[in-house]
Amino acid sequence: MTTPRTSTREHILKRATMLFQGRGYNGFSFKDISTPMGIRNAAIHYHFSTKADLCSAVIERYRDLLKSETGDFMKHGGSARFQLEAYLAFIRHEILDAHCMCPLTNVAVAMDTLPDEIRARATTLSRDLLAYLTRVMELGREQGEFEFNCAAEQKALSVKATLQGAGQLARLMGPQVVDQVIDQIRCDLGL
Amino acid sequence: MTTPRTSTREHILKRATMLFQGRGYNGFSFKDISTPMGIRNAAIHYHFSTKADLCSAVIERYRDLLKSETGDFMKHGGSARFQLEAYLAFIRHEILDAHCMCPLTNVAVAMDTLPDEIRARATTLSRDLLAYLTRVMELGREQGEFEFNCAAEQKALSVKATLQGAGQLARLMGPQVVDQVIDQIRCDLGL
DNA sequence: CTCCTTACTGACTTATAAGTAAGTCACTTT
DNA sequence: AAAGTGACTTACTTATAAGTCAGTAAGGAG
Repeated sequence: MTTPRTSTREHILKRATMLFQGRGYNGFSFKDISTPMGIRNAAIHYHFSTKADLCSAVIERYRDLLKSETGDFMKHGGSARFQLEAYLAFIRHEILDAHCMCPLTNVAVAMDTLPDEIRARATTLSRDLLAYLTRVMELGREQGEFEFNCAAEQKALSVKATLQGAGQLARLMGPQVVDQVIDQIRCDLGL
Repeated sequence: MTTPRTSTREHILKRATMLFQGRGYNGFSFKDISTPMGIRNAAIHYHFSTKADLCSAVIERYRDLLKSETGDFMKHGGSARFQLEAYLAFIRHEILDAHCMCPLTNVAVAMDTLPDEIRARATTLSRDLLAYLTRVMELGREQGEFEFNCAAEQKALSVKATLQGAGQLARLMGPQVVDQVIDQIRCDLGL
């Protein structure tokens, strides 16, 4: 059975991403990946030595995805508004189409039960994400697009927190809350 | 061993609350409750027939706590600002002192893996909570205390989402983010 | 004094978890 | 042709999960 080299690995990673972001680290098992794929648990261990390893890869993947998403807009020289909208669209897609939470949410919730490696990766990701959003906020204010009278970092923090919360409320109260919350973020930025 | 009638039950509930809100439904087991209490797992089953039952009681308890907290302020005829501050203080305490997330967060994250009963209770709680916050927002605007130009329900949703997110970010980035985010909520209400 | 209820314990079952060790087999590489 | 190598499978181990059930000690009610 020689399917194109990395396809099984990628497939595992894809399913793990859905499960980790959809149910949390403690909410899925190897069986949830292997059975629907028609492979054995041991095949997963061949590609990823431990569950921590697998989930680390998931977080790293999310990071890459996000980087390519936001980095592209930076390169195009888009305005802060444009960059914000790219991020909002990304989050919106994750919640509404992929029915996924940001991996940071899942890590935060189960923090105490997780291997160090995962905690570390999530912490780094959160810092990077916040730094990125802070730059967007600063830029937006300088460009006269956004309006707010506090530190850019604080605004970024608040925007991020709100989006994290939107993912939760969407699950509990229905998908329509996402656009309401996103709209309010724009509104609170004077848009 | 006849300790005052309900003390064991209450003790179990207290520990279950810490664990459920601290680690999520799939992040703790009966052993985490029984061992530190010096009792057996079966003793928990005596008081709560299933884990779903136990966690339902936890959510119900949170609801009561919140009701007494917010209801009291209503009775005292406090201003909307006063009521908002009571809620903010409650959330702040949960995050910083109890190191707990709102149970809604934990339910939302593991939604697909949870028994129906728990999902139902969480959904109800989220609707009630939002209805309460919406009233506070309406009242605040009428009283001229709060400033925002969208539907009160949308503003309430956004505030709730932001607070849910604050709990997560506090775990990842440290406790200082909580006050920053709360401050931003006030700021966005024109306070 | 006996019976009933409360509040458990001890011993168990069944299911599932992550992880491992050894073997298999198609496909290079030499 | 022989010796790897990559990508698995089969069969297993060890740990832990929730939940069950029969038994029991202690206290009140009649």
